[in-house]
Amino acid sequence: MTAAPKTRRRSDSPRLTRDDWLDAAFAAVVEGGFDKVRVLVIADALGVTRGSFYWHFSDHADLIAALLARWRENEIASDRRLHDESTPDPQADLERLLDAALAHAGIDLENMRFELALRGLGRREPAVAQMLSEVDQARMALFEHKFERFTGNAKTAAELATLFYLAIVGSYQALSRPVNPPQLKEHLKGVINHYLIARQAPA
Amino acid sequence: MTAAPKTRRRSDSPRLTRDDWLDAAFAAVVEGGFDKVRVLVIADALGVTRGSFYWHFSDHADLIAALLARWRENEIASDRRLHDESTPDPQADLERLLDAALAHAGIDLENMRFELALRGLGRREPAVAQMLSEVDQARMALFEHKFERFTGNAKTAAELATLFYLAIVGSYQALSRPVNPPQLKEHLKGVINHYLIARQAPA
DNA sequence: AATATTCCGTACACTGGTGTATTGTGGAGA
DNA sequence: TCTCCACAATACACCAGTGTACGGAATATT
Repeated sequence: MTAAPKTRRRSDSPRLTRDDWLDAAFAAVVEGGFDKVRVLVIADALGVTRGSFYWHFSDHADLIAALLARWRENEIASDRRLHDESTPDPQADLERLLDAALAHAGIDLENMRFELALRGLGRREPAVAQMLSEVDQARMALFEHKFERFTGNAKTAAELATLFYLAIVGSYQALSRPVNPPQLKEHLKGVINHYLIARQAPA
Repeated sequence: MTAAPKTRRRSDSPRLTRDDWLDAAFAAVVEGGFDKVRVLVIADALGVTRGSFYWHFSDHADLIAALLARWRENEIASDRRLHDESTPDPQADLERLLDAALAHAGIDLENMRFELALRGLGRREPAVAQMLSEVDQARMALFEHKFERFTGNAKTAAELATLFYLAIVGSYQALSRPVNPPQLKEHLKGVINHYLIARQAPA
């Protein structure tokens, strides 16, 4: 019954890196939220003692801050990526964006759970709330842009962007009981089709 | 600097009741989530020691369970209320529902925050997740019903109900940065109007 | 091989939280 | 007025978690 490390380390070296700790902390957040990021627990998930931790990090707050910073980097990177990938067809372009956003709720379960935990933390930590609101702003702007290409109308674009983005955020946690991801995707497409038809009818 | 009770007790009696404790615990959840429901902290917010707590409750888990039970009661009560209040005009009826749901994000800030904390807890406690999914089911059914009266079409009703409900849930936490409640309400009405016009056009 | 440096283990002090047992105390009823 | 009992205070043992000091082992470096 001697403790074997539960989490595989990135490097095969017996020594750990700061990033190994961040990965393990990330996993802890995904599983139980930020309150489950306990140095001791993560340590023996990694198969070491806390002596290692206090080598790589100054203290617990340092770990959390690093975790947030890493997430933020990934976030602005993926935002840039989505912004650059543009298709001539507005509808295809829009659907690509929706697919990417919904992937969070499908394949990318871990990131979804992390983001939810983050929003929970944001209710206690103003700095986190600030960061999240900036991210939300950026995403919403992207949604609005794509919808405007699609509808050609600023007002309805704003309406639909708000509705869709909030619905996707909402689906992160109301999932999976009231509706599952593929179902949701169908529903979103249904509304889009409605707007598409309505636009073509008067022509 | 002797500690004065931060929380006013419901009864003016110097003795506390189980409900006083539940109210204080509720406030703690609203402020900092379920992890901030510490017996000691609530005790001196109430101006007493933990001796009182262990009279009214068997232990910490008992408190949480009672809190959840009380919320659930209120929830089914308000669901019944919304279900009974019906108006002959489908559109007015629908807008009433939306107003009620959005009130959570306006006047009823405390209940909103409590529900968010609850969803956070649900990610760790399967029993809570179960309870929440039932609540979501019931609310979604109500939304779908109202939308079906409005659109007269089961498919689009399902689409809009899903989308609207998830958007409102999403607005609970993405608020208030990307959009504020009155703004959101306008956007929702904009989409509804679009469907209304589309329905009347062929007539 | 000798030495540095990097990384980790160990032991300790400290804090904040739970739960329990036992003792007070104030107020309502006889 | 006396007594009982519902409610609260006090004091204790216990546990989980952080942070720190220091010693020890493993890996590089020369």
